[in-house]
Amino acid sequence: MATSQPPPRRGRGRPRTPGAEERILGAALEEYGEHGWSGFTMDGVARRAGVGKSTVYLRWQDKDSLLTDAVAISSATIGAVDTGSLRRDLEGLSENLFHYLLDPAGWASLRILIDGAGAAEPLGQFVEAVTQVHVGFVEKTVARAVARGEISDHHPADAIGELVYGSVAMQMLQLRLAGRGLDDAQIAKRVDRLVGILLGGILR
Amino acid sequence: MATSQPPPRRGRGRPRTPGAEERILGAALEEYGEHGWSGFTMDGVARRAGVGKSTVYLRWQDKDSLLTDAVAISSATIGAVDTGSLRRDLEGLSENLFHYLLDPAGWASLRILIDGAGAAEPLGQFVEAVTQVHVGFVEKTVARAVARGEISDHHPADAIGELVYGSVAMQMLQLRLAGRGLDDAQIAKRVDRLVGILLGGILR
Amino acid sequence: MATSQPPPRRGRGRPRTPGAEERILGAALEEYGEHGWSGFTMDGVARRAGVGKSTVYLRWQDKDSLLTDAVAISSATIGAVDTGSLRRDLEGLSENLFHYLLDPAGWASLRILIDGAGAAEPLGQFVEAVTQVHVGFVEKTVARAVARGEISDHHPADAIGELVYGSVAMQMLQLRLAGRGLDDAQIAKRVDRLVGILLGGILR
Amino acid sequence: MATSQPPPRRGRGRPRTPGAEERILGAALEEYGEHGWSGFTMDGVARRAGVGKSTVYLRWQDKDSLLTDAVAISSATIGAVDTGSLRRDLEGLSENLFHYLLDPAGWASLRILIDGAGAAEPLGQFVEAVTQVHVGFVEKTVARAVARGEISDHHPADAIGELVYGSVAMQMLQLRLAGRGLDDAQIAKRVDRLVGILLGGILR
DNA sequence: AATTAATCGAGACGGTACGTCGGGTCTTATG
DNA sequence: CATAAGACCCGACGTACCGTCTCGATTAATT
Repeated sequence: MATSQPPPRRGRGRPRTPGAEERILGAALEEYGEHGWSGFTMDGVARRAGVGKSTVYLRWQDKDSLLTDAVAISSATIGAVDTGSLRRDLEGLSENLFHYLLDPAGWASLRILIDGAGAAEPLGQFVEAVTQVHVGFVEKTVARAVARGEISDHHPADAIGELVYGSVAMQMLQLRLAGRGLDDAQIAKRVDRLVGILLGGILR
Repeated sequence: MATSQPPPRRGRGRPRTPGAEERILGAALEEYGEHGWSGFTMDGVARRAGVGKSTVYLRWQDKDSLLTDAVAISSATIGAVDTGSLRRDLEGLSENLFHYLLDPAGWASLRILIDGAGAAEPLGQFVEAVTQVHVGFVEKTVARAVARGEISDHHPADAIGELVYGSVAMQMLQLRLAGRGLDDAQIAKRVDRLVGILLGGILR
Repeated sequence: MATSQPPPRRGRGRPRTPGAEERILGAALEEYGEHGWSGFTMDGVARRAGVGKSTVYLRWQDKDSLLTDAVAISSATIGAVDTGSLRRDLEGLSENLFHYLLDPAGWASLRILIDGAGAAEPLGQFVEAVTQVHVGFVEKTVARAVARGEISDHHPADAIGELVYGSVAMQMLQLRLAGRGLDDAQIAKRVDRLVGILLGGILR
Repeated sequence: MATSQPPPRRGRGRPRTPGAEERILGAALEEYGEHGWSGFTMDGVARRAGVGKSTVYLRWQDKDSLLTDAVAISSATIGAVDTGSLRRDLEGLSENLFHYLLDPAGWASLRILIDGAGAAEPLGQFVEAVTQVHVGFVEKTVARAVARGEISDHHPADAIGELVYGSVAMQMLQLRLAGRGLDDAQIAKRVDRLVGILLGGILR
């Protein structure tokens, strides 16, 4: 999960300050939230965390790693859903996803993925961290639906996941560009519409 | 379309060099393609375009605006599709989209949108430039399908567009993260699968 | 006197706007007076003179030439003195010199000379213009004194001129650095002191 | 003496690299000597000193301050003279002054003073640094001569200093404008002439 | 009257340097 | 050892000016 350096612990010398890691990650998320990507500064993070730059660079090798890590931590909030019904599972998943992407940290996570996907060398661990977690959720959900006989196994879980995630992401993209948010009722409506179309096609 | 400064034209003074705009935009795309975001330099662009930095800054207020514009222009390559059949229209659109996002410039376009959507103040015109162009394509496609009686008007064009774009984008995200590309046959297969699911739900 | 380009006049075409030369030189002096050397801009001069930059560059080949010329013109104000007495001649000369260097343009003239004397290649004409004019004054003054038998011809005019000009310049340098000026009474006192030493020496 | 920023020293953090100041000042003088005022570049100085630009700007607020300081330091080379005789003291001082102004750095010092004296706000500390040092030399010299009874105290040290410095500076100005130098014999001759007039006056 | 040719104001152009800022490294004194 | 502070080298940023250039619009003298 963490890009953070595994500390070469040997018990000698001054131990790492306990709270530092968390304070830095927190500061990173706040700085990112307030100033966006440009305007997200290592000096700024260090200052806000009340920490020297070397302390930051001792734990993360560079700026990307830090933001990546900060963001990966908040990814855990999506959570799995298991209601016994494909429709309600997908609705739950979509709703969680909306909330996730409404949060600056969640959105940052997407930004980092996109950014990393354009770079020369792949990010490696972060894919494991974020992508596979989400993919896993959908696969389990679909597998249960197949087992219950709700759908045939014609339609691969991949495709369904891509449609759900992609649609929600696109909606959030448009909303954020327009500077708008969403309340719970609006989310419910969009979730309904999305799952409706999706199921109409994949039910046997 | 353009974030580029509307020149305070009054016919006085030396007119702006005709080819410059294009040369600069071209250079910007090439530089971005070769060096990625970090490594994308205004000096580099100017040098490659055979132009002074002031000439660049006379037309674009900063680095972001330039890249934004460069990328917006390459969006036009998606193009509208009108085959007389909803299925084939959506297939054509998806295929174009795959090709678009396989290209570095196309992918950059997505990256910039995501990035801009996280910033404090919205990008404004760029939304018009890129998003609405694409939205327009889908809306027209769906409208024609409704007119032909292929589908009811229950399903808003928005939702369909979000599913198509989102799904293709997500697939490309995964592929790029894995460091893989796509040949035409693979694209055709993915297009089929996507449109298959989609139509299964929206045909009357 | 003028570094200004000799216009290749042939009577055809639009003649140069009559007042332009003066307006530009005036603007140059004002700009220099207000903003000093750094802050003295060709664009600024052109704007203040209500003139296009090309009009300026049509007459002067570069920034130095312009300022040089602007300043050379105001040099004529020193003027020769011939009172029939060496003491009174030198007093008159010194007094004129004080007034000249109190004026921003006069001071600028000195600055330009000093500046040019540090450069790789000499300024050429400007030396003729400014230096020799002044040297000439002193030479004539001394020659008359020798003719009248006031002094022997042991002491070359050069040496006397250097002492007068140098002393006045040094006094002005100190005053300007201290941000102070001089009224007529103070000038008279300094002139007295200077000429007194010069004529009589300092040994008791 | 120094325009250089007084560092907010508190013993914390990495101390400023010891040799840097000197290396930078040296590089500044060399660059100035080679390329003159135009052609004197902060980047050039930093590169020659093997130092980052920020290291330079951490110590001097701008280009002027740097050159000013570089030059102030080389002023110390004039040195006081005390031979027990007014004539020989003045000769020694004049000779030193000739050598000083023959050197590019020394001449630059004069140029900077003249330049600074034309600016809107005074240079402040630099006056102390350069002017007062020199003034001090002359005052002490004259005071000793008065004590020895060589001269009366009618003639203020100021006036004598202005004559010596001014005369030497004017001679150097003419020589530099003519592109000529001076060997030791020529200097001796000029020194003799100058001090002769000063001590004895020019009246027959 | 039509043509020719120089000048004019305006302002874009290719450069170069400015002074600032941030990334990532390094060096101290203090835990 | 780790830490907080902060100086270090590097290199890009966006701005300002230089001196050149290209326009359309004057303005005479020449046809």
